[in-house]
Amino acid sequence: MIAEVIVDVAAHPIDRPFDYAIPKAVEVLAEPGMRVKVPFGNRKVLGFITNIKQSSDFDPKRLKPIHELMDVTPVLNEELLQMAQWMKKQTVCFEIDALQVMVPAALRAKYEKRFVLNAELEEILPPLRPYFENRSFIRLQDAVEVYALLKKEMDKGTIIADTDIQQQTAVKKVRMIHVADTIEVLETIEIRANAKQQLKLMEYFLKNTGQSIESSQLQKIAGVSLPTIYSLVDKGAAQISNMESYRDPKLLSNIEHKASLKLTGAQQIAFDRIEAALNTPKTFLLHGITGSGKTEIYLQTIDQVLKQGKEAIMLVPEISLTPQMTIRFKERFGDQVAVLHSGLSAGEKYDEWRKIQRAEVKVVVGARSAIFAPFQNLGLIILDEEHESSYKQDDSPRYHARDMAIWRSEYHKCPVILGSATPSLESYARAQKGVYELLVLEKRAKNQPLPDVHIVDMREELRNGNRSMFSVQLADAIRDRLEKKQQTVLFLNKRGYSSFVLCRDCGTVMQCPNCDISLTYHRSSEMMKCHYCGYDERVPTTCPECESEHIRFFGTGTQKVEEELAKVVPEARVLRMDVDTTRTKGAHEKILSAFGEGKADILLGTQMIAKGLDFPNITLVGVLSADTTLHLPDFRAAEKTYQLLTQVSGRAGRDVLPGTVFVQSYTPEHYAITLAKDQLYEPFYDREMTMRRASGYPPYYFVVNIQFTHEDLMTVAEYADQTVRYLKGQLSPNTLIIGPSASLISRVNNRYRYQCLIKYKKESKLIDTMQQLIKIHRTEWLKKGATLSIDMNPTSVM
DNA sequence: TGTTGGGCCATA
DNA sequence: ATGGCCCAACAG
Repeated sequence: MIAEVIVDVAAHPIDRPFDYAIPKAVEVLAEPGMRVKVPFGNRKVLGFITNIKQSSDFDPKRLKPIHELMDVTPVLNEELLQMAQWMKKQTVCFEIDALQVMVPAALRAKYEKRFVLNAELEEILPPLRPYFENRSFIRLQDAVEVYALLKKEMDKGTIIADTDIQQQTAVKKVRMIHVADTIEVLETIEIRANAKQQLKLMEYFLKNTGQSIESSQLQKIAGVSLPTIYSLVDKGAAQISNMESYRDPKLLSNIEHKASLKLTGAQQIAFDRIEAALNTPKTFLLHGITGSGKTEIYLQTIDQVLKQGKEAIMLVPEISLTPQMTIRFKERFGDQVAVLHSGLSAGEKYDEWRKIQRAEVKVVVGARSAIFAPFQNLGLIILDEEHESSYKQDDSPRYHARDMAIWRSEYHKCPVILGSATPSLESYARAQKGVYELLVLEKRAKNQPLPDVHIVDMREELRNGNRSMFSVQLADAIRDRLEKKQQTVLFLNKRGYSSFVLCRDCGTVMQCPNCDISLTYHRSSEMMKCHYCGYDERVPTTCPECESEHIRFFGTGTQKVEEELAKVVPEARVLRMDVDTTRTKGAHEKILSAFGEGKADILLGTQMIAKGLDFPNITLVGVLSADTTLHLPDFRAAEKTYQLLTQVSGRAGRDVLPGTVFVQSYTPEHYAITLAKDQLYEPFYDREMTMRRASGYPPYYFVVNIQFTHEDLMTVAEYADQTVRYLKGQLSPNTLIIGPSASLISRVNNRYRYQCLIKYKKESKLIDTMQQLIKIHRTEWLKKGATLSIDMNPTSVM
């Protein structure tokens, strides 16, 4: 028997199945979807069996056998294997990348170079001997200091280099103690009178014959130590066994079940439409303003799916996967829910994944990659906040969870719900065309009014001599809420620029030596950092160019705002949430819960606070500068701004108390800002569609972004140029090719970057042409040191 | 003449 | 990707 294996080597010439002989001994076990260790060249690598067949076209004498099966049950089923092939084609990625992204990180291989002793200890050089005492190999990282000596031995053949493939995380095991079944057995056991601990434990055993208990529990309950347990086990009073167990990431066990809420009229209509379509591969776009109760519809449709004995996937943007959200699902579905998010360790994620694979859970709530949950009988897929760009992975494989969801829905004949208050233009356009069915929720579920949004013209403020970052109106409102003991959220729209260092004498801005971008000032570490290559250096006291001492920090970071805020309201208790304060695990939740408990008056943060915040006492939201996303050189700039403003405004007045929002802007007349004020999505959509049509961007055109990099500027420019000429020859005349041009950040890590953009409406040869492009890259440019990356349907083209 | 290093090639 | 192989350059 022959196995087709996709090996774990991400390179163009390797991106195809390799045939391996299946050893007789494992023939009955081997199945597609299993991981294997195989010899590849002169090393061993991990691979996935994608197919099993009777014979191979490859010379049978040169066929190598599979070295080892890594699984007893396949980690990928037939559906996911098929989907990987489709993903490979659609996103132009390596098949191995597509396969790897579908399994939890814990199952991906970790390679470790090591040196194996191939002779008697006495035969090798004396200084090396201590390293090999009591073991047959040492790891490369432990042997750096004797590397030269090792090399000598390797030439003699007494030591050989080897790569070891390890699984990153193992199944967690717990020690179970099984007490003897009858009292009679226990009574025959003799314990010395002074062995107090053993007697104590025996007392417990006598009361719990035939019971099984986890040893750590037993230690606590009986008040004895592990050796005591072992001595009684030795005497035959109990048995020890290892049992597989799951890591418990959070103690969410005593959550009370909550019943469904009564649906409003609009919710009921939407629910009925979806319910009628269960068991059909249909996509719904659920457009509901913030607070209109989309989640309740999700919960109740999932409930219907469970009643049919099927499973459901609920995707949410990583950032909104807050405990609040998790709890809501646990309340409704109890331990039928698995939760997958980035806060979990690799082991914890693996455990959640195993629960899905073993069909121990019926619902998974998770971020992007949860779309690959290995359910066999999927009944529903939901993407909440469907417009979020985090649903698109921004490195290979550059897949969009929405596309994967629709593919799976066709495979399983089940519906997809895309939910959003501000749908992506692509999805809304499809709904308009009838490709998706549009469901609308126009009112808030608890009938609260929308927050009262005021747009503040910051140019006016400047003219009136207010040079601070808080307008008079916003500052007054903050003070007012402070008096009323209500809470404020301040949102700093920071994307696009950050704090940099500028010399006031010569105008020098500190740049990264490897990249074409300015360094960012980090106050917490007093360092200048490059966000692209990780370069850092100490903050200078004088200008590196002209030695002037007049250097200062520019830009608005959250820390800067915090300082300014202290001047406006010195008595306020402020919580800051940004990359600096949320670096540690669980910090995000800690800050949010502290704010929820009223331990602060003001929450100040960046993008990350735009979602998931749902506290009744927030009555004021301030957007410090609405413009920063607006003027980015990206076709989605207006869409992103509209979405962000709507999102942020929705944080205010979610309960009984009405909310007020102040949006500060230097371009307050822009339609993305004025239309977000009253959540006028339709007018915004019409307006923005006109712009997209005029400039030839999605949804009118599909876009492909191709990026080239090389150490040498001339080479990369030439490569880009040749490619564009090639594309023009291949693609249809209606297709537009923009560029080539230098990327916005034209150098990263000492490599120059060029890009070009393909815009097309209909291009049947597109995938073929892209594959052709890769072939050319492989034969002509790869060895020159150039890289090529293709991004189909990019979320941004910067 | 032995040693180091870059281009090239195959990987089943 | 990555190790092996071959040839050429280079110091001894």
